Amino acid sequence: MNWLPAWDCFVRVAEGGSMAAAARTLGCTRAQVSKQMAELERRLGARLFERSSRRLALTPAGEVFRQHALRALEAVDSTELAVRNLGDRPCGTLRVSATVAFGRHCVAPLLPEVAAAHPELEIELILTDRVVDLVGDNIDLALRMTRLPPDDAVARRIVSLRRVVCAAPDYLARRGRPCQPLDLLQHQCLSYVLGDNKRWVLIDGEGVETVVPVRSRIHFNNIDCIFDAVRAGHGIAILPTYLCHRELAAGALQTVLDDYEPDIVFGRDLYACYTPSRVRLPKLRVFLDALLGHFQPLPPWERI
Amino acid sequence: MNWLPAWDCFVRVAEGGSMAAAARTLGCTRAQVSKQMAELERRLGARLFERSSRRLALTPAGEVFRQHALRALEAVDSTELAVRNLGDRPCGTLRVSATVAFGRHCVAPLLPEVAAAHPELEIELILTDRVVDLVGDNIDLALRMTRLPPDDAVARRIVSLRRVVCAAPDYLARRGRPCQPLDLLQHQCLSYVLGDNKRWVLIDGEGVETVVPVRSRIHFNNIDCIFDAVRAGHGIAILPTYLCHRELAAGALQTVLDDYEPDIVFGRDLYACYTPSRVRLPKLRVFLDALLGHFQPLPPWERI
DNA sequence: GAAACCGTCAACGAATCGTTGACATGATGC
DNA sequence: GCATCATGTCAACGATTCGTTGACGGTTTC
Repeated sequence: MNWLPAWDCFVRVAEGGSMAAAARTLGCTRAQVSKQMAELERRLGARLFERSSRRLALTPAGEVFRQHALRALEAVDSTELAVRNLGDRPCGTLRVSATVAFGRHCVAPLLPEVAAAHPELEIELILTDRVVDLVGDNIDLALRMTRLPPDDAVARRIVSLRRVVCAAPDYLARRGRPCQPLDLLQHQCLSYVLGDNKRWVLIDGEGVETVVPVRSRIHFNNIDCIFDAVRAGHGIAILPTYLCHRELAAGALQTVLDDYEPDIVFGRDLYACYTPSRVRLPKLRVFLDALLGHFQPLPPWERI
Repeated sequence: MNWLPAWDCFVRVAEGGSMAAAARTLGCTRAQVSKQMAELERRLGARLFERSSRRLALTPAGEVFRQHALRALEAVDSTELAVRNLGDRPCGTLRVSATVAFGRHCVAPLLPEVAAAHPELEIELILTDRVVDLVGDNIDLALRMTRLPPDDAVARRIVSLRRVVCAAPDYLARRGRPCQPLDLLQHQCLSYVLGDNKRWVLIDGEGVETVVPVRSRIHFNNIDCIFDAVRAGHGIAILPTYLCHRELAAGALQTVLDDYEPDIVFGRDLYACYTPSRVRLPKLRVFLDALLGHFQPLPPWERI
């Protein structure tokens, strides 16, 4: 049997308290998890789980195994990492996380060329708007918007994202064009449901903040949906330019309140974050190079 | 690919400085070792060996990997051991070492019944007259003759082996029967080639030692060969009773110098030695029980 | 110079692995 | 209270992998 996957699987079963949950996170079937655990118990000669009703509990032997297995798996990981750092060819699996919208529109298109340039490299792109845990989620590189870079990770600024307040011409013709922040009170202001975004913060050219408690009758937790709704003329939204630059150029969307800059709680700088242990990983280096080459000095959509 | 075997294989390759040597100790083909190492290098993205002329050398990355891998493998081993200690069923592989003659005649016959009693147990019997290294050779239980038990291992006395000076009646009729130690100088004294055994030490009933510088024109490093030679009437030898008790009872061999007891450099007590970490291993317990049940209070060949 | 040994590669047969589908059981929800 | 869902386990089938075999080029040794 395969030791490492089985041990890793056991750790996940122990954490989740369920074989089915472990199977889901591992992306395999329950049958496989069950068989691996049975095989593990057979080879160790000890019951690892107390199969009571619906919920598995670790036996004392199972708990001992879990602690030892964690140490062993950590040793294996550190070995891989150390040697991969010394290698010169990017290989293995690179796990990148990014926010849903930015990842889909700006990161995903980069993957094919990076993968094509390095035949032994596999890339996983994890899209989520949660703040991922680099070690817990086993992320090699997290693309994250934040005001202050985390202190337990290396953070390198990749790009500044500009945001604009915009709407469809059709909408503006029907509802009027807001000329100052407080005019937004009369509009459908489509906003993201997560975070503190029932208030829009607009900053004028002299740095004066205006906080507008905007309202809307529809909400999304997905910027693409907001984008679609804005294009369809259902309201005004704050959109990043990477998303709407084509529509702005083509006139399908128009910016409003151009003298103001929207201020987002997590800032406008996007950072690449990774643990210090991975600084020299070739696979990380090549991906970082691809990112920097693509977004610096200016991202494609900001170039004239 | 299978991590643990590949890593273990790599460590052996690094130790032996040769893939073929590792293949021999692992009992597999060179092709397999070669493929595993190639796969390892591919997955780690680093060259591990410097393929120069005939002899492999570790690259810096290979050396780093070796050290980390050793730690990881040790963690894996300790995990297995800890959990197996907590289990209740004897399972896995039990590696027993013994001296060639005693192992063949007294230990090997016990294996079938122990294996039959515990279906999930596999037993390996390593016969060698070298003093094995419990951890280096990965021996669970070593049956070893020694005067002073090792201090880094648990040693349990299994049996005392009696030895006798004996020869074939035919030989004694031709060459005469020695009546005192110094008579041995006129005889062919077949002795083991290893160790300090060109001198026989005989102790009389009052504890007085007589050292006899014996001679022989043929030598063996295998007691069975000595035994055969003695039976064929080629000389006198010191033989353990477990080997010759049938012939003594049947008259095919006769003891001489019955008033003296041969003194062997490594003593007459046979110990079962194992590392303290394995004290509670079920598979070790059942084997130890089988040994004790078979050899105590008296071994079969000493019972009337 | 020949023989032996080494690491590597390609091809074939076999054993293992993973998926699928089904079942019994025990929670969960209306 | 009953239907539904989820969980752990098992058997069977298909695919992928694994290990062996045999051969080759290169290097060391006798």
